[in-house]
Amino acid sequence: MAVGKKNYQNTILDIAEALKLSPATISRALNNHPYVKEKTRNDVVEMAAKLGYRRNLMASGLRSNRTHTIGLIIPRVSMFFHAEVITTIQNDLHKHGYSLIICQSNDSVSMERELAETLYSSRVDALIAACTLQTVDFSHFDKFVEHGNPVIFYDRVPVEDYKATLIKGDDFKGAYLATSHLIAAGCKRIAHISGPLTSNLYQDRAAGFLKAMEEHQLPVNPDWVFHQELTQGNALFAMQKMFTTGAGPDGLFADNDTSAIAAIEYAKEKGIIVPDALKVAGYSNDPRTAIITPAITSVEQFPSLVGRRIVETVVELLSNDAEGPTYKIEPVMIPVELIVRKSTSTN
Amino acid sequence: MAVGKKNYQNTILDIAEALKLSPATISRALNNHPYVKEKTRNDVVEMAAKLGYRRNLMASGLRSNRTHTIGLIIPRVSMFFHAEVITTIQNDLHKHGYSLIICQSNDSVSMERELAETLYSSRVDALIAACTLQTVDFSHFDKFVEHGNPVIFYDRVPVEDYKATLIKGDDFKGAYLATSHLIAAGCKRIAHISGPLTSNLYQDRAAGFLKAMEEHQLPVNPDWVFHQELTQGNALFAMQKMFTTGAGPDGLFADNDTSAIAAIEYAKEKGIIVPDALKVAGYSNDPRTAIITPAITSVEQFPSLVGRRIVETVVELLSNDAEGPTYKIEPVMIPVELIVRKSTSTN
DNA sequence: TTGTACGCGTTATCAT
DNA sequence: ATGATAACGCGTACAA
Repeated sequence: MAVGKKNYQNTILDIAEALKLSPATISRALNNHPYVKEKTRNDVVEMAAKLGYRRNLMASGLRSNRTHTIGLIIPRVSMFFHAEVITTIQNDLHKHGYSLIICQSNDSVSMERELAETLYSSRVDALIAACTLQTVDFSHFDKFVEHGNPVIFYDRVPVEDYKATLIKGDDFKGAYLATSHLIAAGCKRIAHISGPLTSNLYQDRAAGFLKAMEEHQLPVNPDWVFHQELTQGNALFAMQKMFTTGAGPDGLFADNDTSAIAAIEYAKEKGIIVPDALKVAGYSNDPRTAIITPAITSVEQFPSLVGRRIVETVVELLSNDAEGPTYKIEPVMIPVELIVRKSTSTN
Repeated sequence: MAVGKKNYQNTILDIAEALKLSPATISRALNNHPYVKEKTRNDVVEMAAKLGYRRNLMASGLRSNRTHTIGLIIPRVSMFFHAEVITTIQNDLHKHGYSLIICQSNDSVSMERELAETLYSSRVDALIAACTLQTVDFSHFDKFVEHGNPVIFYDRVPVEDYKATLIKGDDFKGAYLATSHLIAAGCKRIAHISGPLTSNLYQDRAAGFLKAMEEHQLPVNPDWVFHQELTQGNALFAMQKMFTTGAGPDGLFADNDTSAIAAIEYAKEKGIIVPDALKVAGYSNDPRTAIITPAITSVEQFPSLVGRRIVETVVELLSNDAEGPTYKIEPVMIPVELIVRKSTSTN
């Protein structure tokens, strides 16, 4: 008796009963299994629609060990770069029949650990992660690797060896391009507002900066190199430090656009003319850089390309039924491009 | 024999075996069931940690009909307002032990339908949705309602009655405040760049705009009221239309900041001085409005408050084990506030 | 306080 | 091409 049956939902058994078929046949018909008569399949699909049947992913996943769900851990969705990456990832995954669980770590290592646990409990088929700037221990991802689930790191990736796929931007080149551009524009005393060296991103950008400086035999003033969290407040603080004693820099390369914007605003307030007295370049090509006056030169990271590569990789690794490797040995490199704007103009 | 057992994972049976207990006891210990000896519970927790046990959410969900997962459908994560709302929702839900599946509809109705299907297949405990601007038929959410799963709409909500909770900003008031402010600043010929009237948002904002105009007995020029998708391109087109024939408006209220920014840029290019010759107000208080020159007056929507209320509501509705209603009859209203900046200054 | 036994909805295996 | 049956891992009513 179905009387009083709360939360009633139709299952393949209901379809089977209505069609006088066995549940196995229903399952096969719904999963495009080859050995199903054309008419039977049509009947099943029709009846499923009629009964409003929706596959229960928990039951299916429990049995088949595949959830068709991918986990994603990122610092914040509100950062422009990440927002763009996510959008592409989700759209592309959707085309391949995968869902995406997006989780924010808020740049907290402990949160990142918890989220990894939760996603493992959800038995996602694969995990995509842009780690915290402070993440140096990656053991919370071990379970996925051990269990044969692909792990893809992008943007902020492990520096040491790890059995996972790495997808990264060419941070060295980005920093090198930006710095070289400042030099070509006539800057001689260039400052660098950079992030913490725990992250590969800022290690590489620092190296790119230094390479460009060296190549042109320009001295690097240690008081003008900052390794700090890239917030507006910290950037203002750095500017203050550089411009309150003696002659400040005539060029600034900032490792993110938030810092570059803060620098521009500091300069405006103090009457330092950009680009005449100070040229500024940022990183990420955040939409804000095009809107502020003067518009800021910045490094484009092609987030949607990053997203596309990630999905390509995930799909490829997951289709390796033949027990192929669960990761790619060579990191995937995404190109960068310098977008030149008014903040570094020579007029 | 465990030999050759690929994808081996520890289950409560492994813990039971290791401890010479029954699986039932393990389950109880792990779920904080009252009738478990303190020592037993400790032993279980310890062994679980030792074996690296992680609950299989599919199995537990299948059995208990609760996934501790909430679904979220939004147009785009990259819109500032939504990004902020999401962040709060996820953080707050996490505190209550819920995970969040975030899906983007890309403002496409058919995608929204598909995502609703997928989330239903995942048997999320509740669904949060900010609908597409074109969504007028909400039947794809019916299954959740019928099944007793709370549905919470925010921002873009159904206009007609629907057995779901509504959480909305005070759009009427926001538009009224912005328009009144323009009038108080001396504007007599005010234009309105608005969104499609299929959405409650723009209906309410249009009404707020008209109310303010009426109250001050200002005429509304129908050629200066635009109902269109709120893109940069459309805004530029509207500006062009208004300023190429005769005297243009001296005030503009735009229903989003992207349009307001585009208007400012058009004005800059054409030598129309803002705020002297044209005053502009936007909507959402996007960070870009504070950065552009001149900074733009805009309506703050308190996205984190929206997020907080959403989670409060979800948690409350889900804890209604006692067969309470699955929705709130009264919509929850989130206040708005006008942030005044240079673009409407009277200096 | 703990154990036994069953079922959640689906899919894989074997049989027909 | 289809059916019967077992199993995935867990939670719970009932028994002990």
